[in-house]
Amino acid sequence: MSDSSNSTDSTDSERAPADDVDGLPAVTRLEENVYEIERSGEMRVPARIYASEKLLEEMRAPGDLTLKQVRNVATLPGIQRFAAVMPDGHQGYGFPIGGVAAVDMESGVISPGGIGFDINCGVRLLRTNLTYDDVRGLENDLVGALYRLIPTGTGKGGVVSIGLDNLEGILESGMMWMRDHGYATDADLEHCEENGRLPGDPSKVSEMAKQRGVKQLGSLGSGNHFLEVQRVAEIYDETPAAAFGLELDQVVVMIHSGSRGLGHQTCTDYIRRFEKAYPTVAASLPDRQLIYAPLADSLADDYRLGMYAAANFAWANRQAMTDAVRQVFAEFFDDPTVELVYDVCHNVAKEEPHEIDGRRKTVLVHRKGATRAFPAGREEVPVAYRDIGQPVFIPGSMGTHSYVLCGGPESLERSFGSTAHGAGRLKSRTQAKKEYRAGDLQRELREQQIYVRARSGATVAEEAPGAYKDIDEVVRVSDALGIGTTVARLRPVVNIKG
DNA sequence: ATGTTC
Repeated sequence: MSDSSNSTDSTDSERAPADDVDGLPAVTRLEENVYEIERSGEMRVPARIYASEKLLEEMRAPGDLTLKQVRNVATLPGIQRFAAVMPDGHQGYGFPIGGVAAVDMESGVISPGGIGFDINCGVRLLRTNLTYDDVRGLENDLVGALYRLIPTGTGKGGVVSIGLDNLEGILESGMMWMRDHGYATDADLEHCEENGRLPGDPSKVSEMAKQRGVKQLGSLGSGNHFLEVQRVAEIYDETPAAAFGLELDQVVVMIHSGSRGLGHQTCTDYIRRFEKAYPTVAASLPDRQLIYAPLADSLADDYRLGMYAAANFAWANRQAMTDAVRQVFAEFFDDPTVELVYDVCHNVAKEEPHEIDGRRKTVLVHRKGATRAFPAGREEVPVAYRDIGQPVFIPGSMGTHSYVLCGGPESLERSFGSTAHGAGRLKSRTQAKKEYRAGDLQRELREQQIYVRARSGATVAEEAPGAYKDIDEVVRVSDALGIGTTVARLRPVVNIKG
């Protein structure tokens, strides 16, 4: 086991963390929308919560583990500045979803719980040359065509058939492979975080994971994953909107999906390997789900390379569905253009330079259910948007609107260049299934001219808007903090999901 | 999130 602390002394580590009267970590308000859990006990740094009073109260609901989890994250070796929770934060596996943790490259660790089971789950937005009037009246046919072509739900099937040999190429080079095989354009690669490729190693992905993935290239998945035709309903900031190629009433397509069974299996494989390799760490952690590998160990390299290979698969997966959307739109419309605005990851860990204690240093930033939101000037932002800031997409719950944001000027200082990733779940899937019925929800949405097609009624109930936090509130807090500023609001037209 | 209860 590694003892690579950066700032904890033995006196502190023997002291139990301070809890308030409700058994929850005590939270101090630093300024509007910014709260802190002070360092105590085994915490190496404080925890920082970005939330309004209302969102904070939701994180403090009875039985909710969000605040305890972020406090646990603050105990990780090598963690820098603070462990952070974005405004949509809620409890997850080990780390909260909406969690951000940056660690030192030498003394730090990599934790699968800080990245998530769905490696490189993310959101992309496609802009078209169509307006809402062009699709009106065609909604039912359009939703049917998309639903027929793109496999949804769990299990096998993908729009692009590949063999295991081609899968190796995809794991190695992601969107590059897709371009070289006719499924992506150069412009697609240019408008994608990391150009749609991280340096992954296919040999670090298990045969089991590959067998699951080879059948699933170009498949949506289940849960909150969706493909939605939307229209631009409101523009809040003309300059970034114009830079992103967005205007009022324009038709756009949002795809929220990830690495499917392949990523899930990869995460599972490495959690098991870490638990086996580091039994002392596992036993001593405040929560076993925080299991990690020290970055100095080769097992950490293995996971990182496998995780990046799975990330490449996720990009290829979203690209395969993009190709399918282009096929469908070509059938429905005359000479449609379907261009990638951007593609963001919200479940990944990446090496990035950040300013820490007045000096620039490279850290490994874990983002789980958190979107990178780099401001203008960062070289990682595509040239087309570099003077503006990177596009950020925050989907609302099913049937509610989604937002386009722009990486904000305060994001580097406040959140290692991050913001929220969605509305954030409020009620458990089980609870939602008890409270809502698919037929009722689809009828209500239809009354608002929103066409939802789903494989499973249970999924529709789980994704009921009432099961989620208020997306408007999440985005308002992000904007007020200057971590991700509001650019446009998108309203659903047709939606397919698992 | 997930061949959804390793």
